[in-house]
Amino acid sequence: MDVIAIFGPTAAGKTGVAIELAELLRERGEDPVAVNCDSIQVYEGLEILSGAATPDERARLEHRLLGFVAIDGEFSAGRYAQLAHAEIDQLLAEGRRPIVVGGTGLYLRAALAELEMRPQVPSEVRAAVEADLAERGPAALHAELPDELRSGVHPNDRKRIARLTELVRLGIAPHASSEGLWTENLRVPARLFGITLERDELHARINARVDAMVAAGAIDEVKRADAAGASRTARAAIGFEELLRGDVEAMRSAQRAFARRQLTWMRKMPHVELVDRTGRDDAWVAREILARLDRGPDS
RNA sequence: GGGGGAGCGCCGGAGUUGGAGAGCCGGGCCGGUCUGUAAAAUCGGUGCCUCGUGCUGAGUGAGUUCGAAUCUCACCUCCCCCA
Repeated sequence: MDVIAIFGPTAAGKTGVAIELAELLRERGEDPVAVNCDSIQVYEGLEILSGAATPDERARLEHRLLGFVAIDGEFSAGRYAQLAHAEIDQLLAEGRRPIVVGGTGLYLRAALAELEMRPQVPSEVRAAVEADLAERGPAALHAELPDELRSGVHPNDRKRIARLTELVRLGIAPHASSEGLWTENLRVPARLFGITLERDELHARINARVDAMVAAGAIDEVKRADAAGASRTARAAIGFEELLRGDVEAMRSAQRAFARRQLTWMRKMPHVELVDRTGRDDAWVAREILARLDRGPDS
């Protein structure tokens, strides 16, 4: 049984489509389960802001890896990969079809492929590198990286320079090549569907979604998360800082920029099967995905 | 009706007061990178074309000048003040 993966820009309706698809699959006697691949929906206490499936929606389709990280906890792609692999393998062993759904490109690749991620580094090392970075600037650390690592990283790219510096100081060999990220060799057979739609409609959906989040209490949610000591990785959620200062328009704008980055991922993913949902509802998209499943890959 | 100020590329801002710019800053928009922080971080593009470093361009029209975004005149639009 193939894993089904559903990707697409924020506000494209991934969750709704997954639920509709699950209902169609159940009519065929399957017992599907959604596996979240969204880096923010993993947190407990950011459900509104991250657009996580609501209790009603979860009653219609069981979701895994949703809202299980404490708001003050840090999370990572590597940790996600371990958990996602375990969930997918277990579901397949039980004969239940996993529907991997979410908008984080790296997490999706990590769920479907074996990325061989480098280990996590001790927090002391991370802190030391960050102090160095703050004091000497990214270009200085960039210049100290081995040639083969430096070539692919821009001198301004603080995050990657920091990460690579950490690994080098610990004597861990980072990946020289990044081919693996786009590998066509998946851990388990999967069909990947990418939801697209015309840009105007996407923007309208994003605006409506942000408004709905605010109406549903996203600002209070963010204040609560802030008061509860939200971790750095949780605070990275789009809208977190924006809503803390009451700037809803900035959140809309950031969501649009995020959607663009997600589309960049989607265009590059091997064997992605695009479904244009412009003017269509979730149920239509679900039927289209099911029809393509029946027709076979790349049809 | 009178006085003052301002008009350029998707938007806002600054600046240039005769040797010029398809230029600066910010935003928006569009594209790219991505291996344990990824909703992060980061790079680039954004007048037109036949892509040469080519063409057009500083509200509109005329004028002065070797040369005008800059000076002059008229007109248009917007803003402020006074009636």
